[in-house]
Amino acid sequence: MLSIGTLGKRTGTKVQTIRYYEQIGLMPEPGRTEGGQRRYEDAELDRLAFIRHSRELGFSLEAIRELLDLSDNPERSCAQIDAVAQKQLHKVEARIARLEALRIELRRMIGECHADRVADCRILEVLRDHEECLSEH
Amino acid sequence: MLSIGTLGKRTGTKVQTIRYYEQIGLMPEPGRTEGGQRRYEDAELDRLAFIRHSRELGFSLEAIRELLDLSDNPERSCAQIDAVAQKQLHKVEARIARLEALRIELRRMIGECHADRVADCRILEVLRDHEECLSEH
DNA sequence: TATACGATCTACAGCTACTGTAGGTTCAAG
DNA sequence: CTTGAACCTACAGTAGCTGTAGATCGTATA
Repeated sequence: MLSIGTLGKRTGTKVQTIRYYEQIGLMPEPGRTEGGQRRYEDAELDRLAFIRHSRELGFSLEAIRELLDLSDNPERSCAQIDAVAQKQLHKVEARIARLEALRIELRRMIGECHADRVADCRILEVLRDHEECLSEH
Repeated sequence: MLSIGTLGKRTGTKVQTIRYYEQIGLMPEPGRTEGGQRRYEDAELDRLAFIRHSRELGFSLEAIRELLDLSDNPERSCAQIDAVAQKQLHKVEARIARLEALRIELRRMIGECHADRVADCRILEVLRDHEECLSEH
């Protein structure tokens, strides 16, 4: 029987976050002591660990909900799980590509400025100037 | 004299977003027509373009506020602007590093699963298992 | 057994950076 | 003058938490 604080420490989750997961139905309503405090079983610890690990991998709460639903039906095909993971991988890769473009522009911007006064600052110029920017979309 | 819609189209910004920027003090309160509609000058167009371009580069609204303040004092040293840009570059690089670690784990996870049934799915196992994960922080 | 004090409780507000909606008004083209 | 797109305000909602206030609970120690 674990208190919410213990659960939090074991999984690196804030107490409020656990209550929030309960509120949105991602975590089940646990048993309570006579005084009304939450008490958890190991199964709930595992579930929370799953959620947190998935969050660390960047899965949205919606995706995690889907994964949890799927894992409740162990006889079904795991193609759907693969699809969720693939989608996440694509998202991560798209974000990397975007950030790498940003990095290049930021580096160029910073490298170009050797001014002293704000008035001559190339960084501001680049930010003001829309010619050579990323906004093709 | 530009309407808010025109401003939006020229900068790729939704009308509500412009009003939001005004509300939080990032854009000035523009003049109005007799009927109460906003009318902008070219200076405001430039300011909005600056904001949007900076947003595209991942700067937070707070950072942009700082950059705009600095650029209002063109005689000051541009070292502060450089610092803001450097900080942003570090943030971007940190995010890239993090996402690259995620990509590796996601790829490994997906590559390892050749199961049919959810019950045997390696992806879920990896997500459940905290042994080999990223959570050193 | 009494007490102290940290942990927990509920309920709600706040964060970032917008986006969407409802219900009404204004502008400009035809 | 009419029509319809664009505009107005005000407010709620999004994700994923985090923080606060004020009250109650649980347990280790005296």
